[in-house]
Amino acid sequence: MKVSNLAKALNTTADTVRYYTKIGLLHPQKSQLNGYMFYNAQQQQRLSFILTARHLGFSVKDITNIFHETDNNHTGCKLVRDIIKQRLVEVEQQFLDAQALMNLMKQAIGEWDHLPDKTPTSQSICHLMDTFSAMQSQIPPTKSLTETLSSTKANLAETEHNGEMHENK
Amino acid sequence: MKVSNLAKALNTTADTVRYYTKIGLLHPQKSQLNGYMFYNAQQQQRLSFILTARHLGFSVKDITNIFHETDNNHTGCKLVRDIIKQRLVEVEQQFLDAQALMNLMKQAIGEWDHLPDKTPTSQSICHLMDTFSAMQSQIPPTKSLTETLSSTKANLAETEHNGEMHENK
DNA sequence: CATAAACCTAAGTGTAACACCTAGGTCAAC
DNA sequence: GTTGACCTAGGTGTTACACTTAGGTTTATG
Ligand SMILES: [Zn+2]
Ligand SMILES: [Zn+2]
Ligand SMILES: [Zn+2]
Ligand SMILES: [Zn+2]
Repeated sequence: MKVSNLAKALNTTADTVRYYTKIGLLHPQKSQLNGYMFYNAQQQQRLSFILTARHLGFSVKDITNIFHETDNNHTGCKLVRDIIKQRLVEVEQQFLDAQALMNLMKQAIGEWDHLPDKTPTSQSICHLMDTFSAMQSQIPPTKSLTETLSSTKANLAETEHNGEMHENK
Repeated sequence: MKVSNLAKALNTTADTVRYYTKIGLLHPQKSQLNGYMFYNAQQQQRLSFILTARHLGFSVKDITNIFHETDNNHTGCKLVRDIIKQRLVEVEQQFLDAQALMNLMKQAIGEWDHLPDKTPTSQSICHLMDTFSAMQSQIPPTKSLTETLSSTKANLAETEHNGEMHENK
């Protein structure tokens, strides 16, 4: 199977397949004649795993770590269980952050609704914003939504598991 | 005021102040002697606006567009109202995405709880993942959470408002 | 006054996970 | 043989900063 075939088969894009290949998650066979990449059933299985894991909120790095186990014929279950629990904590936080921001925005829209437009003065850039300028540092900007995930990500499993070793050193 | 002073005064970081300065949102005075940047009350007011807007879910680009108005002594209210409504739609989607993902993850954890660990075989990398491999393409991976915002962002106000012009051409 | 701690600058790098674009080679069909 | 569909590697863009580097400055202290 060539990239586009595989991509269509698993409902993703050729670029995504190439990306996973580039970062070493997929290992296609490379034709010596034309350089084309070919993916067999095993690689399709890997891609399927990746997509399912991403779908469940795993990061690409998580998946790399899991493959590091399974490629050495170790069970990946332990990691899978640990990771999803950690990611759940993060998604719950995103959920709460989104909810809080949502409510704040609705409140703003409501309060602004009965206020007129105004031209900026030396005292105020926009009196609408001014309405909310006092309540700072309650919720860290919007970043919590996009960054909460990436922050604590690396730590889960980058610590080599209890003394056991893998073939590839 | 020097960077760190301003940053502390408004409960942010010096790096953040430098960032906003670099991209042209803040216009400090630069000392000819030592190159130090100095921020007066007006600039502090600008920073305050920025932080409040970010806090309410506005993007930096949104803020740039708003300043493009207010710096020309036009009202920013219109844009402010339009933008927050659009951002609210996006945050609501993030909220729903997070909720859906949250439930899916909880479901996974629940189902996996009474399943044993297994070593990978040629048929399956991880039978836990297999449990969820069928239900694809219901929710686009995790990306919706991080990318939903950035996707439709640029369009609001990059279209020059009905024929009116600003001084700086 | 010498020197160290604290502060400043610009410029570069890293972050997550791809999407998109470029330039150029390949393959199938008509 | 030529067009259109497909492939490659490599580079860029996305968001909003945090962090690091290398080096100059200011302030406090002995
Ligand atoms: Zn192991
Ligand atoms: Zn497993
Ligand atoms: Zn205008
Ligand atoms: Zn206004």
